[in-house]
Amino acid sequence: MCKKETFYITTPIYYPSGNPHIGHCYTTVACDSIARYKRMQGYDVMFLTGTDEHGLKIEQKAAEKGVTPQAYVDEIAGVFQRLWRFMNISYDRFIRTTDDYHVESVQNIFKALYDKGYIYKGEYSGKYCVPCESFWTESQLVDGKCPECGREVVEGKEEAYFFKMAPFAERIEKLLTETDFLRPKTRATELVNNFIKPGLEDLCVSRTSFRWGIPVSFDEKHVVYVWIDALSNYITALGYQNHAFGEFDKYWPADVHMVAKDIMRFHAIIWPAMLMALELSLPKHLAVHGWITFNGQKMSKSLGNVVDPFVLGERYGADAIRYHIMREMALGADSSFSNEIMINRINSDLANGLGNLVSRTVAMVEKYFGGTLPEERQEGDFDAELIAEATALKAKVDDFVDQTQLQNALTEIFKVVSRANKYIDETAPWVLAKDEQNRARLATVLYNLLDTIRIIATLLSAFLPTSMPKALEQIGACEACASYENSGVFGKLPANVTVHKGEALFPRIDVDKEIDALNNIFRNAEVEDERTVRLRNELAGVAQIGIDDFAACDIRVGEVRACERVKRSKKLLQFSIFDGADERTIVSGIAMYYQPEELVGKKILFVSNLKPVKLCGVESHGMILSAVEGEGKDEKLQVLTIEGMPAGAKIC
RNA sequence: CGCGGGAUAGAGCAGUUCGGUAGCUCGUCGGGCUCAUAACCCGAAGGUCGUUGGUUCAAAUCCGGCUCCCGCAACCA
Repeated sequence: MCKKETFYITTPIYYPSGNPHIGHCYTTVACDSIARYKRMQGYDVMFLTGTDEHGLKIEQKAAEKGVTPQAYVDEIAGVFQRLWRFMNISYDRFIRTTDDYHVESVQNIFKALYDKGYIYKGEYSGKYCVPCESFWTESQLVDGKCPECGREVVEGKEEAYFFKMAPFAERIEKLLTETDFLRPKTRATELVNNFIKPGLEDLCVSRTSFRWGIPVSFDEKHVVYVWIDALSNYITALGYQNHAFGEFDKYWPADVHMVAKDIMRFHAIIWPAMLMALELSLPKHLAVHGWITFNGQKMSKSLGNVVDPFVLGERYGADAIRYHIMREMALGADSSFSNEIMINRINSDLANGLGNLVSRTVAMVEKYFGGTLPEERQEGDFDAELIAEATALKAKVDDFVDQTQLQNALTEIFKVVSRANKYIDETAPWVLAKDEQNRARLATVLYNLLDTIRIIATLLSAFLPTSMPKALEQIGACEACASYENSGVFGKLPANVTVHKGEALFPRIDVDKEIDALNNIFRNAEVEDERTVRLRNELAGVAQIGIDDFAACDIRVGEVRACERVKRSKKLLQFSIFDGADERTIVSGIAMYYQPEELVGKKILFVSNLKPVKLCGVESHGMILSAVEGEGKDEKLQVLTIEGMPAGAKIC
């Protein structure tokens, strides 16, 4: 017996700095569907997912909660695993970067790269900020000061290990531009122009500023930084450089790494470089998808509550959620999520389209033939077209799955669902049923429908693994006739098939009622709570200062005399501020919130004694005070203004 | 002039490689049907294809200018 062909597919390992949300589901659900499809096709599949558990942020999160980092990640990794079970994810292995075998491998890989000369001990060329415990490269430094806190930094005496990227630049560029490694390929130019053409900088691959990581085996004060630790999971999980598994030769290279666009760069550049350095073959494809946005906003932790996959799945079923995210998400592009879009999608495709097709077909077989079809047949109009479309479906779906275009695969399947519904109208079985003479014709029509459903449900079972077996059972398909091979052939159900009416596969959802219900469930309560908790932590974490420290900061009223945009900058506005004596230039990153002319004539508050800093070529003498809430897209900002006091007045 | 992507019906998108009747899904309106989960089927309305020039017998498609949006990079004192 010859060996089965293998297929290795991975999700990223997720960073458990918070609970998973619907955004995490997409990659995993998509990979799961591909994995199931490939298994169905007879491949020996390895489907890997997991969690990336090291790093400073985890250390801090754990400290906030007053638990050890290990206890913290244990808990969250558990939540991820529970979610995947809930979503019916058929992963073959779940790797945690805290697993012993992974630690062993990473240490070996690090050592191997060091021995080969690709990793060398160096020093930060930038400087160290003691209070922030952070190193900064020259390009990050702002006028010689820490970009985080603005304080003085000291010369970097700390050593660190670096990975040489330059030797691989040319090969990586070719990989991106001349092969179909990257999907969609449109992103290749962006990567090449931004990172490869300017010259790849060596990568800092160790840290001494935190302890929660894998120690460098030959230099224990260093821990391995995220790149080598996390990316290598794709090979350590197969047993590369460890004794836990012996499947590296069997499954590597990976067929598909699927990632979201925010980590594309690491997978498209750093990971291939590491593999080249280790002299291993490269993964065949990197499939990059966009983000799920909620009402236009990027999914964030606070929004995570609004679309908690557990809650949605409980209400509508895991398959409905799976279907929705795969159907909406095109490779490469963002897709917006809202409760309304989701419910409409579920209703129109799953409930009205597929679910109802099964329901009405099975109901007619019961009603007209007592559940078992007679064997007489009589062909008629419309049969050929339906059969042709159903028979052609498998090849189309095969193709789109291979291209990792699941959205299109589903579109094709649902075209056949529509065709079948139309066929019912064309043949009007209820008219045939009125005359006993049409018995054979009626049986044929219903058989054609059942067998079309058989093909649909078989192909769809990789995507909707919970509900499709139920559909197959309802139409009386035995396991053998619902095989993948048979999905390309018409007429595989027994001629005298017996159906079994069951529950509605996808109950129709009352849109208005459900949207109200969802809004009630998530209304602010939880989001508010999270914000309060966060604020309490933040406030508690701020170090106390003395009155002298405060006095060191000179805040004054200033009058905005002029304001313009800073060229070549998106966020910067350049102000001319009258401080009571003279006019001074202050640059402020608030162009996203204010038009230049909006603030002219207003009296604002500013810190007068900050050391001058150059921003985008403009020297700034001070800082304008604003109130800020939220981060990223959710950020709100308002400049503090005051009336009735002259410029130069001191704030105390 | 940092790099890249985009602008097509009320919404979301395809079509642009290789010019030739502008298409799909949802929504709206009208009709049909009654097997079915008030589901299904048919039809209609709705677009000067961001703007402006050019090439051409012919431009959503090719070329140039402009406006706006979105990523990446830089930047938020």
